[in-house]
Amino acid sequence: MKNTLLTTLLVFKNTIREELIRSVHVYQIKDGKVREVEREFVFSESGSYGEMRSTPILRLQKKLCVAEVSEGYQNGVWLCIFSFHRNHKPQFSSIPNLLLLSRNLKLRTIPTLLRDLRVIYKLEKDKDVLSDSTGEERQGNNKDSQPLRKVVPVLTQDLNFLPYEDDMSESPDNKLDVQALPDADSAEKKKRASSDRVAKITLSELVKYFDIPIVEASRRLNVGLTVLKRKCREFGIPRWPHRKIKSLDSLIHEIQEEANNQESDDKAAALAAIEKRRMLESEKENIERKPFMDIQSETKKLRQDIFKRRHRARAQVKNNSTVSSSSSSNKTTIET
DNA sequence: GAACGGCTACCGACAGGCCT
DNA sequence: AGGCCTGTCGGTAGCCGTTC
Repeated sequence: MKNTLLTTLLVFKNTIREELIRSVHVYQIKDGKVREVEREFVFSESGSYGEMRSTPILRLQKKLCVAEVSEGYQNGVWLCIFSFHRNHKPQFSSIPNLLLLSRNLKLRTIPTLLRDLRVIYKLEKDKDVLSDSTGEERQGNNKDSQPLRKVVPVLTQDLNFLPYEDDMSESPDNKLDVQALPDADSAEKKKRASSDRVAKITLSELVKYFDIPIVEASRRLNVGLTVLKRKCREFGIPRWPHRKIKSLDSLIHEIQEEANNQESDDKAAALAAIEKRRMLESEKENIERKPFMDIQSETKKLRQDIFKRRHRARAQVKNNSTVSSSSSSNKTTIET
């Protein structure tokens, strides 16, 4: 690592909102030290990788002779892209501290980073690299056996804009993350959420609470409403979809009842209702995946129809009850 | 089908206080 | 000390129900 120049460019692209490219950091690793040489937030109309080539950051990349670009796996809404210096392709022994989990805790929020790095670094012993901090220090650029604290500049790198994934289920780190969460039950007084906790909130975690109001969700997630809203914006969620989900749920329920009622009388109608329910369920799943999506106009029409039917049915019942009560009162007057 | 109103829940801004 | 989080509040969006 000594006297070598390695340029690492991390690009995170929000793939849900295709038009948005989130943030770009350029780190230079020189003589065993990592420093941020450029930081820029790039927003692109199309969001395509080709578009990005024209940005100042990518011009810088060109200037630094970066020839190799590796696209990592997609991390939920984010696409991770790495690029490296043409003449100094990273070796197993020269992983920048910035990309070591133990040196940069925020990397924990990228579950597929391990796989990405394996591809990029062609790693054999990935465990040693990403899970064991002391091991990586030994294997890394720390040949002088310096104490860990001497590499502090790496830890202070600002990666506030690293991506947050939506599928932690595959991540071996996931269990650790869950265990690391603050104990909600033990917190009697509302305590400030740690930045580590906030960074670890994932889209998949949020999805679980889409069917409850945002206030309740923030309580369960053990973070403030403001934090939760900020996370929503990061994930491209303009509004908490609780009401959309609730509305679709009630429609699904309504359609299901309709199907049940018609099962014996009208098989065709029952089948049509089942098909409708299936479509609504798939729309609900779509909204859970892409919470910024609006309810389809077709569904809105259906909702309006159901409101009307419900209203007519209530009016009918009301009418019947007034008729029966008036007829019974008439009867009593006649009898008297 | 279109439009309107009531109501609930959400948003954004801001102030104050806690935490690092 | 500065940054970050919570709580509050007024405005508003959107769901639901109703009417024409």
